[in-house]
Amino acid sequence: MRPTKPTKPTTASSVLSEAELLERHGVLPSAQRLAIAQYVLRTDEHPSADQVFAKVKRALPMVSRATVYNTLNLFVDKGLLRAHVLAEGKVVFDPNLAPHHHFIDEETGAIHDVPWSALAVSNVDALEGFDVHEYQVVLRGKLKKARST
Amino acid sequence: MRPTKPTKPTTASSVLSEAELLERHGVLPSAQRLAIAQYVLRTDEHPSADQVFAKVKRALPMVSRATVYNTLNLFVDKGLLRAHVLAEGKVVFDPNLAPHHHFIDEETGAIHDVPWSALAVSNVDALEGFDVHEYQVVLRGKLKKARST
DNA sequence: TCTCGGTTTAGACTCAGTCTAACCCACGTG
DNA sequence: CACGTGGGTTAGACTGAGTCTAAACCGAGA
Repeated sequence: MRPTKPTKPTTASSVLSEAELLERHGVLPSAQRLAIAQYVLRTDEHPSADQVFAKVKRALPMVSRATVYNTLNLFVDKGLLRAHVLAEGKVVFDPNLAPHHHFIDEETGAIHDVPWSALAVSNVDALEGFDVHEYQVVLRGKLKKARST
Repeated sequence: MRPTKPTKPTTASSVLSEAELLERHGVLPSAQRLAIAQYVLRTDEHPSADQVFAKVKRALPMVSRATVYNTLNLFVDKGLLRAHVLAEGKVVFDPNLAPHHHFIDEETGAIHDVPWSALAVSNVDALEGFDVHEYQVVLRGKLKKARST
């Protein structure tokens, strides 16, 4: 609507270019920010900041650690990412903004998303003395080695 | 049972002295370990290791950080404590060994226990592909300023 | 060209936590 | 009683995640 600036007629929000995504969230794009966005907004690996740093460095070798940290925090501020503290001593980033639960593989430490609808928590609203703003179930265990990858 | 060694007929496990508690869990008592136990096994503050260190230092000023860390990890190994990673970059220790949930005050960062029975999570056993060993609900929000403390 | 604001950079710094090597001390032995 | 042995403790060095800072960079406008 209002094609003052001819923004590409994007079909759906999920096929926006990273540049558009950033702009829509009030983040000025830059080469570094785009490189970071291209990885971290599309992954389901729940990477830590240093993992993002390592990954982005391959595409953009001169990028600095500070920039990666700044950018990730900026993305969290602007609502492009969520940060979770789940595992030992590390903040991990998650582009999945919809509420969901997390399963942590006790053997590998890998984090998997569990769809919100897969579990139901009853009684949250009735909790005495707590005004709950958000919640999630954190599960730990082993991956079942069933069929399929 | 089998009172080969006449262990004191303790009324309930919750009134054991720290020294007895440690011994029962296979931990040789020492002045430092007792001082740490006296605080950390009785608190509901969910302290971090450095908070324990600060607290214990008042009672036993020559204690070293390494000892506190060693001892806390030893207690976790021996099942006297549980460690949780809930808040930003800190491991907190919790003498409450029974399963329970946690509520994190978003304003102060304080952690409160939520009794296991206060919430119910359905469908955990039916989760596809995950062999869940333990889980908890992590809630975030504000404390309701209602009556009572 | 000059300036200005925002971005990036390297490196110093902080903080939590671990590691190491020396030390202490109670105990058992000759 | 000297000696060795083995926990436990200690200070301090070290590591790894993350923040801070000051300088450099860069693109847009005057």
